[in-house]
Amino acid sequence: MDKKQKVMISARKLFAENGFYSTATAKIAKEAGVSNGILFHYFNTKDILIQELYNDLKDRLFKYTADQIYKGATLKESIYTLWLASLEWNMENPEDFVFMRQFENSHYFNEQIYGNHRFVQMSLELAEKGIDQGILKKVPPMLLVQTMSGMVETSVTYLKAHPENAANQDFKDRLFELAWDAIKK
Amino acid sequence: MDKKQKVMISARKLFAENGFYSTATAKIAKEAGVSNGILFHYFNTKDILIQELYNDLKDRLFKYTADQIYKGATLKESIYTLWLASLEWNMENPEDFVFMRQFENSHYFNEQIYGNHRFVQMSLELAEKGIDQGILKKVPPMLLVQTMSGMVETSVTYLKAHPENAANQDFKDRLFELAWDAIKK
DNA sequence: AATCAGATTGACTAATCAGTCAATATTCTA
DNA sequence: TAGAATATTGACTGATTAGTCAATCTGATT
Repeated sequence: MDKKQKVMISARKLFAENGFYSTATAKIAKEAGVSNGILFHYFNTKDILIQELYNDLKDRLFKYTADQIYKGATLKESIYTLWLASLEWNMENPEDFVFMRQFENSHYFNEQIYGNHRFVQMSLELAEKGIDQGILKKVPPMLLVQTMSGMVETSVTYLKAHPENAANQDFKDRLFELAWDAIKK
Repeated sequence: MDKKQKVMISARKLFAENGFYSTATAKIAKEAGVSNGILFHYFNTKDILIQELYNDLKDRLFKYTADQIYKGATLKESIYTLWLASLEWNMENPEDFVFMRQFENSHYFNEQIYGNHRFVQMSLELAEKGIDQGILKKVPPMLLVQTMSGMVETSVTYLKAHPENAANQDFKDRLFELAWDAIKK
């Protein structure tokens, strides 16, 4: 594995464990088993490393979720699949979840960056389609997207605090009901 | 105003602007117009300052919202009042909103701390009452509470990015509809 | 007036950290 | 194979930071 990859993996882990600022670049390099200098060879600044990490995560989330939506699905099925895949991705990658929460609530984040990601674009298309079909509430599509993201976040947070429900498919479906009822007409 | 208060006000402002770690204690003291030493006289460590700030904010949110719920209100009215008051409090105190988002997504935060606040206790009581009355979905009350909080957060984030709607009461009512539909039976 | 506890100061320190750089190693290309 | 380009090292630095401390001030109590 190349050293850029190694740095990104270690960075994700340490950032999630200790936050952006409590994690020294030197520690990241050490954990990755590479020299201090090579980190700055690939990432000019610590901020750039953090930004790239975020973009990479969003890309991975996109690929993971988009793959699971099949062509002939109804709109509700597609949204359900997207919701469940997001939930499971976040449950399976707890470090990435923490990292993303931190990033999206930091000064690094803005709506511009957010709106341009393929994951958000895909979600927006679904929202618009649903509004056109009269299935979803007639509100700005971006609001529906953010509502769904927020509900995924709430669900993940709840399941982490109450892991006894994490494997219960019925309970997950119940969680989806809350999200769906929020956006459906 | 006593110097402890001055420190807390400056800290809230600077933390929200630059995050916990980019804000030096010395800068907080300077902004507050007090000496470096007095900050550590009142708050043994920077972490304690951050924790106290959070508790203080939650208390203030509780007072602000609880005051507006009147005795004879129906459950839906009470929840609406709570929701709207929370929304407005967050809109009117943008620094506090940012601070709270950062705190609740940092390692400082855990469910224990969260669940013990009066604000959450009050929300929990409403949720339980609603379930008993058959008005709200029969899911764990804490899930309903977190869902409502999440929806407030989503609404605030959306309104900040689209300020043209911020003064529109109809739009706010529309936002409440999404939240209400999520939790109602 | 004498005493005392708490408030307040700001210079100081030891540690930490992001980023640099000159040197060396490795890989690629012609 | 020569030479260019890129990868890699790790010691180093200048800046910043949380927290300390000895000294002074203030106001209340006896």
